[in-house]
Amino acid sequence: MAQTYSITDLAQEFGVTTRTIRHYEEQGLLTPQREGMSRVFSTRDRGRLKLALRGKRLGFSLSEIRELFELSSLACEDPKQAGVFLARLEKRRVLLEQQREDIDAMLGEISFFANQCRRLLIDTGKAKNTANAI
Amino acid sequence: MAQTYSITDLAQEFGVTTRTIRHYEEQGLLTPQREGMSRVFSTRDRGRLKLALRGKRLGFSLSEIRELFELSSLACEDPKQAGVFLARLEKRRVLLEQQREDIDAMLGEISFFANQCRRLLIDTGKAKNTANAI
DNA sequence: CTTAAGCTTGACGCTTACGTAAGCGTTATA
DNA sequence: TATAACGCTTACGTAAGCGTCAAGCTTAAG
Repeated sequence: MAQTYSITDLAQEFGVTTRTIRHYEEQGLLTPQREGMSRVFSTRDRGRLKLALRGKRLGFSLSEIRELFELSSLACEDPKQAGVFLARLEKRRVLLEQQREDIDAMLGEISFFANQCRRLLIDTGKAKNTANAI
Repeated sequence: MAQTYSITDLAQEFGVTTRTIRHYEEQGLLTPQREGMSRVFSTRDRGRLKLALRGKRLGFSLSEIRELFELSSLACEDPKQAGVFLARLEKRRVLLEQQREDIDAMLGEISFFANQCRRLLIDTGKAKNTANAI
């Protein structure tokens, strides 16, 4: 019935090594079932892995990801804990907004330097070099 | 005439330790002048540091940042190298766009979970708990 | 004169996030 | 039956990015 995945299934789907997935389990980010010795991952594990990898690309530490997962579980079991989770989410939201500003600034700088480069390529030999390196 | 900065000036302005700035010099990201033994940073050094720190917040490695600085200098000296720099910039631009998508996705997930939390906080005791943990 | 503030160069230490064997069990295909 | 193919654990290795002394120079203030 419920879809399950082997460790290599997930590794291939998300382009990581099995070592990475085992490491995430060691760090408490994933809690796959066992079938004999082998790990059996549920769609929930898959969702967590997806989130974890996205978080990692955005610079979250594994321990912060674990903490968020734990807070989420706590919040669902005990509504009193929901406020704690909410606060942590809000903190991260602010950081993510700042990160987006960083990205926009960086994209602006990249297009600035790219334009300088294109001018250099076009003006080669024609006029004086007005470009300035970083 | 030209504005200069001490190592602590820059450390305080950007909220990093002097150790970090020295480390960046060791890694070839900064090349301050010397006045006796002390480092003297120009506005150009300051600009590089600012860029480097932004890059770091976005997950650039120090060696990639150094490479970009070097390519920029090469491009300005020799227009033939501008194409190389341009290509590297384009690669990073693509990654940054992807990163922005990650941020948007993550912000979406955060507001989803935040809404679940708020519902939990409001519905406490009233109805059944329909929230699902990650 | 000496004490403190700020600078320097080593150089070892630490954390994170895995990589990389080593050595072994299970299943399936040739 | 052997030889992959896939999985497991244990455990040392490693690269990046600084932290953290240690030990010493210099210059201004008390």
